[in-house]
Amino acid sequence: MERLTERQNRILALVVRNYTETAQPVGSKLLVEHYRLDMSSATVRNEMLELTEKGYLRQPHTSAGRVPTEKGYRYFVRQLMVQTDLPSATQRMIVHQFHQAKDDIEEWMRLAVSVLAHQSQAAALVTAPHPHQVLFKHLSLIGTSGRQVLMVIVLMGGEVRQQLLFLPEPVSQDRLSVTAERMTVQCEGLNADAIASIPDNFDNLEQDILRLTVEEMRRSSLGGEIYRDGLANILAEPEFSETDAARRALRILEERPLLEDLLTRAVVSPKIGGVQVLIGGEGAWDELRECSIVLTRYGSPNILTGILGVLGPTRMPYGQTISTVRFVAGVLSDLVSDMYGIGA
Amino acid sequence: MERLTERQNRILALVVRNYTETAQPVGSKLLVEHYRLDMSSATVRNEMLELTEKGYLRQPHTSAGRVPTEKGYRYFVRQLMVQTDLPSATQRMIVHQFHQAKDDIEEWMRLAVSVLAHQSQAAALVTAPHPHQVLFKHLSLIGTSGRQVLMVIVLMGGEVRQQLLFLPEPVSQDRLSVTAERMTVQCEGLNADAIASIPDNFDNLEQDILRLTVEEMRRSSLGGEIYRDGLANILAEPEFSETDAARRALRILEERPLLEDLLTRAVVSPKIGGVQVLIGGEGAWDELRECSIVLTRYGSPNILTGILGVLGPTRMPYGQTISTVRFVAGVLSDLVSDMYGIGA
DNA sequence: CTTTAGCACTCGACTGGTAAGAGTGCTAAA
DNA sequence: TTTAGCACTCTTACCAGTCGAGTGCTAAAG
Repeated sequence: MERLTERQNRILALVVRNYTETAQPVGSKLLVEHYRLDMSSATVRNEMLELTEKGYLRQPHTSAGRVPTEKGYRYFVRQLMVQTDLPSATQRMIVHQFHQAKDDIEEWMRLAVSVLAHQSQAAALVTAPHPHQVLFKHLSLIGTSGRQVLMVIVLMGGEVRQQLLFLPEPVSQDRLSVTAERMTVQCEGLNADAIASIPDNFDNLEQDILRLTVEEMRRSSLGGEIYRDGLANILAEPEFSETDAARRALRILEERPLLEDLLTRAVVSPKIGGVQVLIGGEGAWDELRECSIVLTRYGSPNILTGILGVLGPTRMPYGQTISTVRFVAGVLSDLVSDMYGIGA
Repeated sequence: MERLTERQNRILALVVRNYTETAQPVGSKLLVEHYRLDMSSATVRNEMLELTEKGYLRQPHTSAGRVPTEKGYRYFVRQLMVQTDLPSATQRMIVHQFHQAKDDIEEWMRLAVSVLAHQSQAAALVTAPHPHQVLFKHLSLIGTSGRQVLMVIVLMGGEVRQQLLFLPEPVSQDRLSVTAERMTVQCEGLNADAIASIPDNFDNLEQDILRLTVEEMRRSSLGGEIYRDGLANILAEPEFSETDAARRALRILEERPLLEDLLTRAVVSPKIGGVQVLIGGEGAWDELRECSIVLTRYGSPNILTGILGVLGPTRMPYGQTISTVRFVAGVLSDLVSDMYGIGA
């Protein structure tokens, strides 16, 4: 990526800033007057022309002002953006809210996604923290009066999964408890593959349980719940007044496979302090035209992590959004690490 | 509600039908030609005039055709609508899908909400089945290497809740298991109040556990997860091309308290074969202007029930939607009853 | 008394033409 | 290299005029 002159940087930054605020194409005269630039509008025009030729700006039509292109936004985020911390009052407010909801992961998730959505005025998403390796921790078998048994599988990291099992014949709760205990001892700390390859010196009941356990563990590794909020926010943005742009954005957030694909592909190589910024789908994601995503991981690296992020229009206050995402990720990381501190 | 002549009924029904199909105001001439009515457009006009005066129809403006009012829709749903069953091919397809996802409640919910959304081309919601009374069934205590303990509480009906507990000092897994066993025996089949009033001849650990258990049971009675799907569908409807109408609708579906309030207040007195139809918020719900909701309960009455429904524009094919809602509710009821059949 | 044909009227949707205004690119002078 | 000036382009708003769909009313026909 070629270098721009200092003045071009300045002008590009101002165009981005003004456009994110007003959603209107910004012209040379307005720029000079509004920001009291020490040059004339003609000079700005010349620079804008070059920025346009180089692909950082574009004109919606011949006699309109300039609007940043995706390339322009990317350059802005990488080179020009000033990173600001969240106001400390806001920080305290957020931290306070999290401490209200003590030790309840679900509540944290809901809170995180709500805070993100509210602070960024965009759509937010958070995935539940997921262990790097899915390891077995504990099994309970709870019988009902019929021949059905509820299996409750606890994984390392605290995730709880359940599955129903139908027995060919009634079995007493005592025997169920003993079986569960034996399985727990036998499998503790193992991953799905290890459990699957346990030699089968077990009876039918135990075989079934093993099989279902492995199944559930495999299912767990596909990922847990995805929390969303602020979907209504993005409808407020003028770029989504055309409904099909809005529908495309909503579909991404709604359709799980799409979203999972996005998350796994996006969060591979952290760039800016661990925060990924995906602008306009980077060519590859047609669904994300006119959208940007700001994503990051949170949790304890290689142990228990989740993803959290914000989806909004390409015209987005990247500085603020990135700060918010980073801050919330920090808070969540602390909570998660504290909770599953040394053990789990 | 006054009675209408047979001919007025016929005309009203045709107006509703045509309007739900085209989303355009329907005029007298079009009606006569399109449906080969055995009367002239003037006659239709006279009838329409009366229907307008009585409040069943209205004109967007002086020289436009007629559009049903909310009153018109209500009358239509109550008196004129022909109830059709879902095509049997569709029925089989749906049932088949459900049988693919054997014994996994979460999967059922996801499937139900997806089928509803897809069939009705509107937004769908389903709440997880919830027991009429929240009764304790089983407790597991799973210690980690630290001083923290994961409580896994199983309720009658199979709902599983978890909560973290921090101990003042380490406790062996053996002692935890014994405690859990004692608690289980002690509390099985009791509700939150009964457990809260158990005389406290317990040690500190046990006291804490009891307290948290009661807390979780109370929290559970507030209701579980709400599954949503098809939010993007409603953006496709022309009445939601104005974004703030769409935003209002989205907010209802997004904001949990709003939605819960709606569900609890709406599903009180089943009318049409158990299916409730809320048209345009019935005056009381401003957020639902231009929206209608079709709701019903599913499950085993007084034992384990949930709510499922569809939210779409007031201009909605009520017949089809109601059939779909009813059918999916039936399928879910069967599954839930089967699963928790006699026992649980 | 009911139905229908005829008609004047209303109002939104579309069309074309004009004027205003914003913003540009270019040129020539500072 | 910067800037003032200017012609040019294109959007937006506004207005008038036309068209057509649909109405309500009236008077005649059944």
